[in-house]
Amino acid sequence: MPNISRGDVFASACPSRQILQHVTSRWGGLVLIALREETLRFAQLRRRIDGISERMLAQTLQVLEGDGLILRTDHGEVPPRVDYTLTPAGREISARVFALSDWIEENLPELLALTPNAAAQTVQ
Amino acid sequence: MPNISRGDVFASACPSRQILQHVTSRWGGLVLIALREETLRFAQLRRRIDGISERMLAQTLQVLEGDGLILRTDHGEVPPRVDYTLTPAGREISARVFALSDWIEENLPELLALTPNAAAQTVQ
DNA sequence: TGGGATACTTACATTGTTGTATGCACTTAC
DNA sequence: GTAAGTGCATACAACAATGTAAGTATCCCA
Repeated sequence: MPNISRGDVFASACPSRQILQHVTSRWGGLVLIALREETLRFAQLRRRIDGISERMLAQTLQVLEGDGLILRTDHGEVPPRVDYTLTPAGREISARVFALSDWIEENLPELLALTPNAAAQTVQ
Repeated sequence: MPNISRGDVFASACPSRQILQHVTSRWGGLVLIALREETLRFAQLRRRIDGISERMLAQTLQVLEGDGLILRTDHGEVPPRVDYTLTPAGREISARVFALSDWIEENLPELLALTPNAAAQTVQ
């Protein structure tokens, strides 16, 4: 079996492509950003990330946990208390996803000015 | 009408969320990374990005062009010659998407070691 | 004279993603 | 006692994303 020294996202079969996909999925990135500074519980994440459904949050968390990027801690209490933190690898990735989203947030006015079409301009 | 000073990706209606989505879409990120260092023609991009279909490449390019991140130049020749470059804003974003993918590529062995499930390990 | 390359577009079918609604077992607050 | 909160799982339906295949006009090469 081949030893891999580094990935190549341009190769469709490379696992790095899948990981990249997970962390840039519709909700994956937002979850990582939300956990960047603090450990959060399920319901807190749900409230923080506007528009996410419980189903999608649960699914996204499982994928990221499966990739070893977040850590799930079940306190075994009733009513349930479970919280989520980033692992070291998760923190690295989160920082980079945040750098991207932060740049977009900061430069949004300029970005909106660039777009001739109204598509991305839809405030509201 | 409200003046926006910066975006907020956590708000579902914020345009920054849509832009983030575009640049982290299945093919959007790869296109931006591919154009990071050089201007490329349609067919070159197609060959570079393993697995993308013509349909998806065309669509992705249009979205990113609509966001003002890439510039399309049609030389008006026959047979057709068209090439794509990043705009200044596109370069900024591309650099950040690349930082993310590059970290993943470089740390792929460690990342694979983290995953207990075989899902992300599927080489081949 | 036939085949491949170029940069797409369009129609159609399939697959994948996402939302909605419901249920669970139990607690605390009103 | 009633409602709301907790962290999910599950079934189902709707919708969005994607792939496949074909077509376009022209050129170059063998």
